[in-house]
Amino acid sequence: MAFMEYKQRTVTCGQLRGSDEGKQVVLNGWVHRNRNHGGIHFINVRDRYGITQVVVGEQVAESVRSIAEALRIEFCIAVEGTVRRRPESMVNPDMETGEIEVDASSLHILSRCEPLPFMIDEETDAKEDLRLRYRYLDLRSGGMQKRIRLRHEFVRAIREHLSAKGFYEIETPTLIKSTPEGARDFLVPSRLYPGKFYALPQSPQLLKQILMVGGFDKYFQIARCYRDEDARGDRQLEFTQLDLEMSFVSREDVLLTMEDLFNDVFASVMNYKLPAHFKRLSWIDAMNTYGVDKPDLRYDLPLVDVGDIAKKTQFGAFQSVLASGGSVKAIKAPATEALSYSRKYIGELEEAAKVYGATGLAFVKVGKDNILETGIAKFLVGHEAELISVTEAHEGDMLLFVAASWKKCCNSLGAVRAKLARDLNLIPKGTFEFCWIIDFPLFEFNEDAGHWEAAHHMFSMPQSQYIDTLESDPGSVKGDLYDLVLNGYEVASGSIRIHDVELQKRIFRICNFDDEEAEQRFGFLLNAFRYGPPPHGGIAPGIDRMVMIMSEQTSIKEVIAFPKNTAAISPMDDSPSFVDDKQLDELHLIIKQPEKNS
RNA sequence: GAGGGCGUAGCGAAGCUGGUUAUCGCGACGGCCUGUCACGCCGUAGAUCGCGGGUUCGAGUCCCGUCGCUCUCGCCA
Repeated sequence: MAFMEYKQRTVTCGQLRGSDEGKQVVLNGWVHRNRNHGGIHFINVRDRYGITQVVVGEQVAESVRSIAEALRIEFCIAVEGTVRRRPESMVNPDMETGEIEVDASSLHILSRCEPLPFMIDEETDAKEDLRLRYRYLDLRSGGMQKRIRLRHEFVRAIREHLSAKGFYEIETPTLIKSTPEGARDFLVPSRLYPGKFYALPQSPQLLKQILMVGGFDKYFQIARCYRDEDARGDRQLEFTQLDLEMSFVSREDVLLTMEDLFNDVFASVMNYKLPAHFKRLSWIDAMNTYGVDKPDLRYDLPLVDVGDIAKKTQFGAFQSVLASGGSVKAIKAPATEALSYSRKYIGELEEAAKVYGATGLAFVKVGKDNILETGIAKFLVGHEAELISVTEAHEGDMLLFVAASWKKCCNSLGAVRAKLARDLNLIPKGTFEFCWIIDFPLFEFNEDAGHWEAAHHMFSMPQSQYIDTLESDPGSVKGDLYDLVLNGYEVASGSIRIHDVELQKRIFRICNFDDEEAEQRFGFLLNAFRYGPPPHGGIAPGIDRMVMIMSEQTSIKEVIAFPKNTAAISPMDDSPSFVDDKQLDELHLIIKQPEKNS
């Protein structure tokens, strides 16, 4: 057979059923397994749609049997044959096509496959580095096929829903002006203008705001975003957002639009019923109660502020923290069969707390009749009943304490909360708990830089009651900001935007951009705002992160076809790589290699 | 920039307080097998134990350094 001529499939490997008995078919696919029983071969042929068993019996021509002998795993083949209903006792209920098999009349090898670096199965056990190097093989696995399909279905459902709601999908450039705030930019040197650079967008933020000025009052885009920062399990330097913006809306409109979207999408893609409306928590409540601004509400385990009680004790570690304006918080670790709170285990919890800056994790055990035992019990004498009351503790529970600055205290105990939930098996599988975090502070003081900066970005609207005190008390200003949280991950972030030139300039000034620099950096936005900008706001859910959670993965790499590793390298194509001097010359670039530290 | 974990055959792992020829499963290769579906059975090959140095009569094992991967903190509006 010539290279370009082969028997093209008439059916896929996932579609044949008992009712197809007797049909002449052609399958194209990969050899998933080849079981040779001497006189008879069973070849599992796999494609994207499923696996079909092909039988090469002894009545078949010798030439066909010898091809069956030669087949190896992952050979790409074409099979011609007749669909045959399997004898009753041979039906495989675990296979979708298990009622039938294809009795082969001819076999063709379309391409051969070398011995594999790892086995292709539902989920491979090969290390991630190797999976990325041979990503084309890894992608053949059942798990990757399912996740990439889920991702497609998710994005398709989003497009359908938003289109039906009157949104336009509009593309924005990926070569844009570098703007100074936020993450580090990826830069693209200009050939035509020596020394000038484009930046890859960290998000289409300013462009979508300008689309609003342009009159496209409902916009969305499945947008690739680039941030040159270190990767994490849930973070890649290149990722995809559903970028969305609307004109003439309030915060409420944006939240309802998202709730409507995800209700629809989860129902159609996951067959999962979400509540019509998601819980809402203020940022301060989320921090105080769960120790993070992205709480996992699939379980409870609240943090309790015990500063008032701690103040009355003689415990020096508590007193000194309180005296310097810090916080003392406690969490109740419930008595359970599943876990004994040994010193060793409490040590593990303490390690989790220390990651976020706690200096230690104090503990007491709740005994009979409101008695506290071990740990710091002796410092709490006289305050047992009050402590047990506020923490709602019972006999056998452990109380765990962190004393630190408010933020470290929250984050540290939040980490303890998360570890406890995992170890106590409190996290239900297959549930999706969305919640909104609202009322974020607009500004954060940057100690290193010595000035205020935007907690999210500089284009978010301050809540109206703070407009008069922006400059005098930036720290207390709350913004019209909102995050969407799912199962403990931040999956979207948005705000109502500023659409007033003067207000926008005031924000720039507070963030240490004088009018001249603001003009130079953001002049195009300020110019646009001189021409009748509509009030507007939006949000940007992270596609990769959401699909990761929906497919119950803990790494974003599991839902990206070609991800980078933690060192920002793609092991498959070995990027980034050096380029020719000629290319550098054209771009007017000279490479300065960093000096190696001795 | 910092910390934790890992690195033993193509892949995944075992190898305890240092002791002869480094073990197991999958895969590869050869053989047998007519109803399997993670087929089974027999056999063969395949490892400078990440790399470099040190301690020791002797190092996969202990020490120092280094490289790679991975998770996390910082960073990520």
